[in-house]
Amino acid sequence: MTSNQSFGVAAHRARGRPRAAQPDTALDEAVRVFWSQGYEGASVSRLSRQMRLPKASLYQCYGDKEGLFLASVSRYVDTRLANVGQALGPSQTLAQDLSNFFDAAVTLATSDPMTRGCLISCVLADAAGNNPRLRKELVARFTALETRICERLIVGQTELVVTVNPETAALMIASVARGLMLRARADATPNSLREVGRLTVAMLCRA
Amino acid sequence: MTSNQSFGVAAHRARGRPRAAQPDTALDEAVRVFWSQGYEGASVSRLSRQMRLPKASLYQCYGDKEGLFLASVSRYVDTRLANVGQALGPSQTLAQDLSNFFDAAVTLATSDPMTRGCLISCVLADAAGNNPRLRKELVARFTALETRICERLIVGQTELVVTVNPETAALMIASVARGLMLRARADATPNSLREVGRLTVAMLCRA
DNA sequence: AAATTTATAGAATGATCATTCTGTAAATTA
DNA sequence: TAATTTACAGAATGATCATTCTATAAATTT
Repeated sequence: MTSNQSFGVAAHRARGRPRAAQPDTALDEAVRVFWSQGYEGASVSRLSRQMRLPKASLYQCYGDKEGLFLASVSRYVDTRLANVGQALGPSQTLAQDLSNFFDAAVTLATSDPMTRGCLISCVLADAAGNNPRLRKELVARFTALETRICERLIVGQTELVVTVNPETAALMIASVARGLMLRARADATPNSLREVGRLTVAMLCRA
Repeated sequence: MTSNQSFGVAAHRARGRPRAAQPDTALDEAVRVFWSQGYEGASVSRLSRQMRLPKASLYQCYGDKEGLFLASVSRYVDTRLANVGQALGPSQTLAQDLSNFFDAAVTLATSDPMTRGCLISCVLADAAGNNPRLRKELVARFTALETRICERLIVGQTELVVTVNPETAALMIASVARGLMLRARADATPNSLREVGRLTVAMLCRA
């Protein structure tokens, strides 16, 4: 029961003492803690403190640490990864949309030194090693991105060089993006990563 | 003092009671534990048990958990990643060497369901988030691979399409490889990953 | 105002964590 | 054989872990 109904959008005041913490702000803080400390490395005490949400309320809202982590991943996808996916359009040429996609990914992974890389590619991927539920989540998040890219490629298929299988190309584009996120965790400069994005686009799209 | 002198290659018998554990076997087991459980997720008790090396001896040999992890990363690089790098040659055409490189990476990341992905890209990358020493190690390992690829590209520069910057291409190739390792952690089929390697090679090398 | 509901702060719990200590066993050296 | 050196098995340590409990505070409902 990971219900957080008292964290939902209440039309009118809920019964009982209202929670002091702001639900969105609290989850954003949880995202930051997991992102920098890792899943196992983030303690519930620290999460509770940084979210300004008492432990009892935290367990009331999210069930357990794993539930809070999954909620954080969702929040991360909605708030941080959303515009990366949106960059794919289709809004301009395929080459321009793909360039914007890589640039958005690099910006996300390098803009804050406390949260380098990607919560999914760097943190969830590690935790997925021995936890079936988290592995299932990782598979779903990875697959969703690949599907999204594949659809964009099919729309702009005439702009692709020769005959490339859209599914393979989508997995390749996603792999580059994830490799860049990983590299960002190891202090790569944004510019060096952006150049990789440009090269990838140049090779995939007709001149 | 992370000295493991009594684990070194002793010309003749060392003084004192000999260690029961086989040093190489023991480290290989540590690699497996970290690979599947993650750095924070792997407990010293479990490591000690699976390595068949008593805790006291473990601390005598490696100093602390972090020292054991760094030794495991070195062992992993020497025994598992070595042939991935060696596949780069130069031994055949650039296209063939790069294909072999990607195939070796995919095989490494998918051959054992208990140790999917890559110890460096999936585990060290997570732990590098808040640990300066581990981040420094990650930077060094990442840079080493990129340098290795770059050198191979310069040797075979005439086989590359048009004029691509070798450093950027090397970072791109490394990013694809890491992205494939990541994807392997999420149950991707070896074949789908191998196709991405082939596509990448096809785009980078003249036909 | 009284009853009800929910959140709060923070102590308590029991498990597990990384690390160290203790006493004994097995080897070499003299 | 006696002394020395190192490893062993496993208990002990103190910290921290995720989780739950207790008592109180703050809100709504009747």
